[in-house]
Amino acid sequence: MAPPPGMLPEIEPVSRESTAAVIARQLRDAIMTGALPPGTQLGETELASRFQVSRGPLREAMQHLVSEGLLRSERHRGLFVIDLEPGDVYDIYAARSAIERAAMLRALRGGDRDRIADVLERTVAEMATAASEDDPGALSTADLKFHEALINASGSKRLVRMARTLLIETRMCLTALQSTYQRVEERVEEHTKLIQALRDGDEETALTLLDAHMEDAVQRLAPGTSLQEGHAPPVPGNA
Amino acid sequence: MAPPPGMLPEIEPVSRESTAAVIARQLRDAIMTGALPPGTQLGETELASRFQVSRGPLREAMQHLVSEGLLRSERHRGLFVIDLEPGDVYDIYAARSAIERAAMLRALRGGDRDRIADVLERTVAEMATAASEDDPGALSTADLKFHEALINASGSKRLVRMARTLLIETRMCLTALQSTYQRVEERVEEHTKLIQALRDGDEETALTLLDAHMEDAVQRLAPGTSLQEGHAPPVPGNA
DNA sequence: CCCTCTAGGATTGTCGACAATTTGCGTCCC
DNA sequence: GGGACGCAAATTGTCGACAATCCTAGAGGG
Repeated sequence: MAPPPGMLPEIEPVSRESTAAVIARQLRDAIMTGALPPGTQLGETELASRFQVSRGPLREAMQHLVSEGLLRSERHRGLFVIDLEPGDVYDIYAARSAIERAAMLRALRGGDRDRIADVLERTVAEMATAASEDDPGALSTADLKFHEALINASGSKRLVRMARTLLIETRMCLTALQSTYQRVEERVEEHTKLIQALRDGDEETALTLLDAHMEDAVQRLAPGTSLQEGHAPPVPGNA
Repeated sequence: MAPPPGMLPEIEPVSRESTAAVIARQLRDAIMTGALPPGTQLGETELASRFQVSRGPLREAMQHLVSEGLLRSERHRGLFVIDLEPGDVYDIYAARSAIERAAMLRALRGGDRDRIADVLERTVAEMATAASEDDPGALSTADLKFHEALINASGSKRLVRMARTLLIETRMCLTALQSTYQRVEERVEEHTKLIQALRDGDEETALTLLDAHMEDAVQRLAPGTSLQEGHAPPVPGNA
């Protein structure tokens, strides 16, 4: 798999990715980090000139983001960055809880637990580094990378696909409510305990910890709601 | 919500849906029912003339289906209907299990259980009708409608969104492997028991039945694999 | 007989322009 | 002065054509 020593590694075709994908990724990052705040209107013409491409590929990128749920499209009106309401925070974490529980189960039962635990520990190390440098953004990024790695470890294409949008939305929550952070040691500790349970193959502890992790986040980001009790606040667009 | 008596109901704008959405839905149905068998190449030019639209909107529809995972795109090669391998069957049901478990939990804890149970019972009635008419296609459709209704009942935008593709893929599985059906009475019975547990608010029974339901399906569609034991067959594209 | 290189066809990727629709503002009438 | 109508600007939706890229078939050489 790895190239022989002395050869140039990674000399993939000049443009391996479609331009629409590149644009989509850039916009995704911008939305994720808060550079494009929720509610912002995105004009096709303006963005097209900013990216130096025609409206065709740009439109495809937008459509992609709309189907991912990051943008909402109003016909003949324009495209807007979604804004997350309290109900959405609950919804995001409920969905994440479902996905990550399944991923954890598959990691516990099917995969190489020690190898997975090692990968996860590397992301926790990143968290610790970011914490020591007092960089909240990097801390959140590392946090998300932990969960992304966990889901990747499940080996499920579909869990990975479904989680992508959820993690971006999670990042939006964290960006929007940066003030509600818990103590960093606690934050790192929670992940460490999760890894230990995974390494031990202790299903019950791992799942319990994961639930608690999500529950904590929800109560911090959307006080008054609870995943455990199924008490969802009203979400206007939910029918 | 409902229009006052005497007024014309549902006089929505002449074309509320975008053309790309219409095309996407049509192709989705065609893929779901097997009219477009897995592996089929879809030429943009040909489809554009068939739908009587330009390649622009059609391209957007395709891109949408690609991001949903129903089509796979090979750059400068073409678009193909995905073909499901045994590993995908496992993956689909593992993901469905995660989603529907979460939906069931929210229905159990948060919603109006009796109302939800009534809705679900209507879909089971459809299943019974289809069974009595010996219509396997309608039976599968009603089966899927049950699960779709369950997920809708959760009230979670994100669970609904994530489940859409999974249910279509499930339909593809059922279409491709029509021979492996279980007894229809058994199939209806499983759903009925599920509804009863929901109505009673019996969480443990409901979740156990749901797991068993998925496990049954997997063992019927992909013999030799098991959701419970986390024994996933190798899926080439999973890395 | 097999391998390589080349030319052809076909398909996707990209672009610029035109058409349809909505929104906001100005004007006119009451 | 208030309300309704109509116009105009801006934005999205759609289209047809051109350019870039890739697969395939065939000829030529070893």
